[in-house]
Parts: sequence; structure tokens; C-alpha cells
Amino acid sequence: MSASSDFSLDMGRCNACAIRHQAVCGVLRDGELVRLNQISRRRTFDVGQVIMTDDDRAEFFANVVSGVIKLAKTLPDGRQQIVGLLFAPDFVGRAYSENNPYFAEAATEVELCCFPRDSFESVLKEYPGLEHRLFERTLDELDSAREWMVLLGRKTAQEKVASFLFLLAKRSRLTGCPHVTATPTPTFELPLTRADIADYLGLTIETVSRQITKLKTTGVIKLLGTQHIAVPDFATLGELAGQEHPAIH
Amino acid sequence: MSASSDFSLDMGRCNACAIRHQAVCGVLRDGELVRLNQISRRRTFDVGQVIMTDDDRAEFFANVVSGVIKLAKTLPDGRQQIVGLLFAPDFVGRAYSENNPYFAEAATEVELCCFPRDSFESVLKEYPGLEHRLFERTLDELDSAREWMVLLGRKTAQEKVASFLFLLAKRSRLTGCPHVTATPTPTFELPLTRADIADYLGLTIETVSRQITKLKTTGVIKLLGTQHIAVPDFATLGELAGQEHPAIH
DNA sequence: CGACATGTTGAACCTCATCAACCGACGTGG
DNA sequence: CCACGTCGGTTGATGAGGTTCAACATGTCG
Repeated sequence: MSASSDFSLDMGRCNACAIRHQAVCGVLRDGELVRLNQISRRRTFDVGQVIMTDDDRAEFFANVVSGVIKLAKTLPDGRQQIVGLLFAPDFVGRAYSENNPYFAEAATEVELCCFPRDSFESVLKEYPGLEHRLFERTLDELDSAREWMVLLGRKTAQEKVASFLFLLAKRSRLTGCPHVTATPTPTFELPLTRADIADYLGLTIETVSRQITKLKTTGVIKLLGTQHIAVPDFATLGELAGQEHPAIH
Repeated sequence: MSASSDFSLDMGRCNACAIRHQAVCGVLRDGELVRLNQISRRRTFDVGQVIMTDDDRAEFFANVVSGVIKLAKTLPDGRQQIVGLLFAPDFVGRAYSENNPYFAEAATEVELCCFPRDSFESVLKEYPGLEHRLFERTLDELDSAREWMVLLGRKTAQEKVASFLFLLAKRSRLTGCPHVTATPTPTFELPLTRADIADYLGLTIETVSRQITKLKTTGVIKLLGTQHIAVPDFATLGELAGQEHPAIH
């Protein structure tokens, strides 16, 4: 509110930040955070708004504060594949490369904490802890990318859709209202349209729709509107997703 | 040959190493390399030999000195997906995680330069440059994994096989005998069996075989035995692979 | 030479893509 | 206020691409 450059004020935004400790900034001590706080800037994006393109140089890095971003790649003839979804404390941007190879778009309304490219890279050089944290995050992203390769290459349409919903159901149980200890029926909003889900799962809109109705009629999930989903039968959703029960050989 | 612990001898193996400068060790100065040289140990693996499993803790990290390793993931019912291939200067192992989530197997005869897990992790802490190099490599791996997601999710069998062969053809032009400047006809050995190729491309053995014969009969590639491939028509192979010509909009 | 692994080829089948119609929600303008 | 177009989603009919099952070819090793 005031223009004072007093130390505690320089930290204000970060201290109030909802993702302060989960995001990459989490490793930084208060003193170090000041640097990031100074260069950071909040920005919001509407649904469908492009955040980064794959042709020209990305001018910033960012933390996702709220909302969902889809990372996509497109073939010359227009076929598209979503190669990753970014949720709340995730980091956006490809370090150490002039042009990031993906195309990032807001899947829902998105709030970002942005850092200008050059400033962030110099902060990165100064604080090895920050780079380390980013490294760990990248390793996790690599793991999930490879997990998804199994889905794309080897799972059936049924399993693909079940896996996707199962993933979101798991998320909703973790991040969902913490005052509800046992969640009997995981419930969540689909952050993607049918078209996006299709591009994420390597399917068509129609197959996605059919598989969802199938899950609905068998009673594994419940639809309330097109985007709101409840999972009364979490266990069988997991089984349909494959992958679970790490082999009962 | 001798047991002298003289400095230059401690460096002997690394100095003679074929991948000394391309591998992650490349960032280390001579003095620093001594540490790695002391803990490293050469090991060879036969075709089909398991290098790391996905259930128990990996006891070492390694650089690939020669040969090809396949990283795979398997579903409970046996369906398999190869999620990455490791070639000559690549690094093997998942840092900062107790159990690596993949299953690594020698696709050809493989020679590794192995580092015991704990020793390597302490070297990693001492030399931030080494971690940085590993980070960059991981980012590249993430890029290729996502590239492969497009292939798995959106390309046809024809395009998948063409992409795979195109990839190897490009590699052979880069790493191939450096005394031949212009390679008119890229030529290489397939490091994978048909079954492995199928698991890499998310197809069946039969489809892979059929697509390869199709490419052979159209004259885009030539087969000399089952594993040896020549690519007289590199350009159309690239076109069939899709992805090329980054959009002529 | 026979056994086994790897690769090829053929035929039938099935999953999923394609094409098309329809529905409901929403927003706009006459 | 209602007709209209649009957009996202669902459902149906049809067919192609890829899997499955099966037979056969080829090569290798004891």
C-alpha cells in the first residue's frame, strides 16, 4: 500500500503467498527471498489465453499460483498433443534454452507469479539451492512424462480415460478441503474441455465422451453438469486405470 | 598397469576415456576428475542383461561408454513401453530418489563407467558444476520424452516407424565416421529387435515389420539383413516422419 | 540336423476414428 | 422477448487402421 522500501515490506507479497513454501522459492531463506520478491510480478490469464509460444523466446519464468496450464505440441498438419498439465505450485518455463519447445495456454483462469527471464537466471546463478530445487522438480516432471508415455503407447481408451479421472480424483483428495479428513467420495471440477482431454490422452473428442458416459452408466463416476465429477467408486476407477496394484504375481 | 598412486596415473582411465568431454564429467577440471576417477569402475553388460530394476534400490549411477540401454516401464499384465533409449555419453540413474522408477536393460552389448551411489552423491554435493550439467541433461531428456509423447499419442504407424528410423539416421550422420564429410546414404545398425521397436513405438511386432517392408518396397530404405539399414532417400523419410518442415503456413 | 528365437506374411476381427446429426446453454441482435 | 448462431457435448452409423491369431521363413547354436 505504501511506497516505503523498508525490508519487511519488500517481503510482503511473498509472505502472503499461498504457495510460498511449496513452490521453488520454498528453499530460499527470508533474506534471499527479497531478491525474488523484487523482480516478481503477479499476472492473470483468462481461459484460452496463450502464455508462451513455441516459436519465439519466452520473456519470463513463473510459478503457478492458481489455475491450470496446458503444455502442448502441435504437428504441422494441426494434430495436437498435450504433453503436460501445470497445477498450483508448478514452475513454468524451460531454463537454459533460448526458446522453450512447448506452447503454454491457460486451461482455466490462471494466476502466475512471473519473473523476467534475465533477472531470474542471475538469481539462479547466485542461489544454488534454487537451481537444485528446480532440478528436483524437473526430475519429477520427467517421471510423470514417462508415466504418460505408457498411457499413450499401451493403454486402451477405457484405461486412458479412467487413468485421467483417477489422477484428478487423487489430486482432489490431497489438495481438497483439509477440514474434511476422510473423503468418502472424491469430487472435482474437470479443468479441461473434452477436446483438451482428447489431446491429453491421444484420443478423439467422441471416444472421450463415450468412455465417460460408460463410466457414468456403470456407476463408477457421477456427472453433475459436464465438468463436475464425483467418484463414488474410487477403487474400481483405480482398477480400470490399470497401473494400480503393482503386480500381484 | 602399475600400482603407483602417482597423480597422473590416478587420471589415467579418465584421460583415455572416449566420452571424457561429452559426458557429465566434461565440466570437471583435471584436479576434480581425480575424485571421480577414484570411485569409478568399468563394467560391461551382455545383450538382454538387466542393469537396473524398478523395484529395488539402484546401487550405482553410470555413464554409457558404448552400446545402447533401453529404459522401460511395464503394466501389471505385462504390456511394456520403452520410455527412453540411452546412447553413448548419456547418464544412467535417477538422482535424488531412492528407487529409480524404470527398468534398464542392455539393448546391445553395453559398456558403463559406474559410480557407487553414495560416493557419487557426495561428489555431486561438492561440485555444483556437475549437478548443473546433470540438470541440463535432464531437461533435454524431458524435451525428448515430450517429443515422444506426440509420436505415441498422435502419429500413425507409418509415421512412427519413419520417425524412429529417421532419428537413427540423423544420429548416424552425426556420430558416424568423421572422415566421411558428406554422407550421401546414412547407414546404421538397428540397436533394437522388432519387439523392442514395437515397445518403443507403442505398436505390435507385426505392424512394425509391415511398415518396414513398406518403406523397403517404396525404396525409401534398404535392408541388408534384418538389422542393417541404409537410407538412400533421407528426405522423404523425414517427410513421412511428419514433424519436419516446421509448418509452411 | 533339429530346436529355438526372430522376423515376415496372411486373414479375420475389433477398437477407435471419422462423418454426421442432434441437444442444450449461452449470448447477441432485431 | 424470442429467433438465431455458436460452442461444447452427446449419440449413432460406418469404416479404416492396427491388433490378434496363425502359418511360415530364416538364422543361429547346441
